[in-house]
Amino acid sequence: MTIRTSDKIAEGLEAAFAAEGFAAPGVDALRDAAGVSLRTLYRHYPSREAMVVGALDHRHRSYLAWLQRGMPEGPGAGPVLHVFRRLRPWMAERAPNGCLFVNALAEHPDSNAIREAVKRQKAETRALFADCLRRAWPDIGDEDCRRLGDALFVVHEGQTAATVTCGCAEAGVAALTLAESLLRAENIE
Amino acid sequence: MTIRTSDKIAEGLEAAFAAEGFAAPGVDALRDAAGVSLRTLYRHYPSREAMVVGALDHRHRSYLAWLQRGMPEGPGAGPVLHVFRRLRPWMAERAPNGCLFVNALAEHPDSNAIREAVKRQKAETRALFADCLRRAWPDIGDEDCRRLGDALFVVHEGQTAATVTCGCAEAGVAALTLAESLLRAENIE
DNA sequence: TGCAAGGTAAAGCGATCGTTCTACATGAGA
DNA sequence: TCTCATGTAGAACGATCGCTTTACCTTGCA
Repeated sequence: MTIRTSDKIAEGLEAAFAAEGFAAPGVDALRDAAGVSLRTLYRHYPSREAMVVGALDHRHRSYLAWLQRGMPEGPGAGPVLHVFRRLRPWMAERAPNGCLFVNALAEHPDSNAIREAVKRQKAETRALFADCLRRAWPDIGDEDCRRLGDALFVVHEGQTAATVTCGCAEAGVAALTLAESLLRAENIE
Repeated sequence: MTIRTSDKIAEGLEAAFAAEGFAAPGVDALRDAAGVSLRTLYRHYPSREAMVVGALDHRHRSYLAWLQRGMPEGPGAGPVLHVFRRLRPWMAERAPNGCLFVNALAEHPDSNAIREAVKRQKAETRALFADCLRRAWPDIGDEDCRRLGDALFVVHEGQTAATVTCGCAEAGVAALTLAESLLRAENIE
């Protein structure tokens, strides 16, 4: 049952880091959150840094699954807008202190393992927008896809960050406004 | 010379937190960055938390001054776009690890003093966009001003966050694209 | 039956943390 | 000339940190 134990631990670690940040919880608190002994915790994640990476990887899978739920099938602006609509309750329920990846990098700017985990997640988020755009606009050029994808990614990061400092509702509405005006300018409805 | 000493210390603290994050530098490292003795440091900032708040307040003044440099006088989209153009070199030169305020809050989610300092700065940044909009579009309504100001604030936060994970150039171009398409949709040129 | 794998609880390691304190230097005003 | 505010350098405090280790318990299978 090694795999399931490791997943259960990662789930607890993710919850602890999301709730308390990366600085506050000591390894003892992480052990409590994971619901295992210290020895077992260190068997699966041999350092605190590894615990952070494990939590981030679990978080990434969890977020992608969250976004996929209810994702529209067809072409059009639907899939892109769906992402921003799903992001709002995600922030409210799962990320009261902001993006876990941004926060992890802020706390560990010198850790390569953590930097790589963050870059991996952000690259996949950008790829997700590229996929949505290609579905929305099947004959989109590479250049347009990159340009619009980058812009949508910036909106995504902005909604995430602004939620913490100015509230879920305002940030969510603003992000949707931006995405819609951007797509409308490209004649995607 | 109390005031100038305190400012000089804050400048050093800001630089240290920006370069190393909020977790890594111990008080000894902060003392070195401030260029004073431990006793003097604690006289002006009686706790590490106070040092963080002092650094954030100094950062805020520094950022506003940075944005004002070269700010266009007249009406139109100029002032708004100027902010995003100035943000790009600011990130490159002064914030290699992301927004100092977001990072501070990430590291100290339970500190009221730090949370207040962050909210203060974010509220003034939103107010700055409202000012720019009123200059761009003198007869703008309160509702439009709030809506567009929120959207611009989201772009601002997004450019800041995306710079760290996908690079200054891409984030800067994307933010300008967003701001322009938003303003163009409102017939502000 | 026996033993290896993987679990629990908890004591203890050295290092480092934020903070305070001692001892002394300097420069301006009474 | 004396004093006080403000500066310096650095030792030392107790607490807490990440991590290791010891000792013991449970389970599944040869």
